[in-house]
Amino acid sequence: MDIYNKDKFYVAVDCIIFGFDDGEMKLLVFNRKIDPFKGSLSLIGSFVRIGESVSEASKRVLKEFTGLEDVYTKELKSYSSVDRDPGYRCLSVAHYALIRIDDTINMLIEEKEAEWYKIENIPALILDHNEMVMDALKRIQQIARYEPIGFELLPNKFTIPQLQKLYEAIYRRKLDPRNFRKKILFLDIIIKLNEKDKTSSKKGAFLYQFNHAKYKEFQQLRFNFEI
Amino acid sequence: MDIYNKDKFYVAVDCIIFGFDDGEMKLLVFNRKIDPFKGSLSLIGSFVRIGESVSEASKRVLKEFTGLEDVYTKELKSYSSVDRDPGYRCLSVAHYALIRIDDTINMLIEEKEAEWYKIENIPALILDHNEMVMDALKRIQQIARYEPIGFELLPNKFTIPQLQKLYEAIYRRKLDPRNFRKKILFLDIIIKLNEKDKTSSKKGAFLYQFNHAKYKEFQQLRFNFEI
DNA sequence: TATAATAAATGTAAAAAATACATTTATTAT
DNA sequence: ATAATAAATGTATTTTTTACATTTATTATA
Repeated sequence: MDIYNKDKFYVAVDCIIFGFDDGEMKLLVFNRKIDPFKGSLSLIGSFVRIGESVSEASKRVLKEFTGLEDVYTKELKSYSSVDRDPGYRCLSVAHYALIRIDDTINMLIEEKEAEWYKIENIPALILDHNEMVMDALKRIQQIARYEPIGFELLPNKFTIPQLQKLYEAIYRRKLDPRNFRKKILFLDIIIKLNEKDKTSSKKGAFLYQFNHAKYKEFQQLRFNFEI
Repeated sequence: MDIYNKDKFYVAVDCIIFGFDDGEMKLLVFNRKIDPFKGSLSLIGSFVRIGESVSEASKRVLKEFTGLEDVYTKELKSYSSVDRDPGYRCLSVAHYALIRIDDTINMLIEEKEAEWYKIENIPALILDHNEMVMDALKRIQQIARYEPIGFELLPNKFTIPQLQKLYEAIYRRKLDPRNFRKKILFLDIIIKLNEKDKTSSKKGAFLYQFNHAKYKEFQQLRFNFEI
């Protein structure tokens, strides 16, 4: 067998963690406490261990940095340029994750010296991590057309205006509130509650919950979730 | 640093090569001439060398098995279950490729002991290769809505009925010939030639070519290519 | 040379979905 | 009682999708 067939790689995972807060999409960035690149900003990652799969490694990393176990996570793609990491011959499998930002999580990530950055305003990150973020943003725009990923980023109870702002942030364009509401309600994918959120208006906006059962039905058909 | 951070992997690429011939989507399957799994059927793959990226490795493999240099190839996903390969701790990055089947290629793949199988009728392959194929088929159905991948699979000159048959094979459903033609011509993505193909009818069908320039325009906008 | 056979090519009406657009409503604070 | 604020609502128009049947160009053969 060819000698080239015997080369071995370090394998890493990097997690591109998105959240939505204050009407803005945000990225979780880590301030590295250890070498290499101590003091630089990076995505959250880890080497993959021999005894785990890539997806297990990504779950482990997410648990460690956010405390969350059931996070929406998808593989983005692998990054393997020969000179991508000056220290190791290392392939990284990037994953993007969508989480609900809340105080519990924010306390945890503060301990870890991680921080949220608006996606409009992402700082320089180590290695090819900025490229990963850009690729992940593109991917999310794509899949938002087919999967109701918006719901992964909002709290369990949310208002229609909140949901609209989120989609405006993902698509980076304004949406008409009448048409947005009409489409979402027509999809029948959210359930109206008998409660209002009054944090952003005097009138208050009705709270809704995501209808998981209905979404499962959609997945069978090839439904166009595009907003 | 954690000792677990020092584990190393073999990294492989596997290529899920699709073609279209005789009105059917086909998969290129390789009859392994060497151990491990000598005599079994598998996808076409290779270990990734230290001096190349994953995508370079996939191009190398495709060149070797098909003689083609400019093949439409996309990364599908990584496969890394701990026990996926009994011989090695090996991560494989699967790629799917779309090629135009012709006599030149068929001669080459015959030499390599590879063979086309109808996708309705794929044999048992080694390791997790059947899973890769199923995942790739799903992915192709998805992206066919947005990218004119159909053109990668047809010869340079093709007829509208041929193109329709291809989309019927990808989507696995019948399409209305009037509506299909209307949509395709409206997209203005194919150029009519002054030649006919008379292999499948007495009247003959006009040949067309893909309009690459027009497609580039589409990519800028977020165009729905869905048929 | 007329006719039969074959798949290619064509058009239109109806239904569904997307878009554009302005006013009223519920509530709180003054 | 009033002003201020964001939430909620409806309709007409345009665009897109769908459903559906006949004519046309060509070859083979009677």
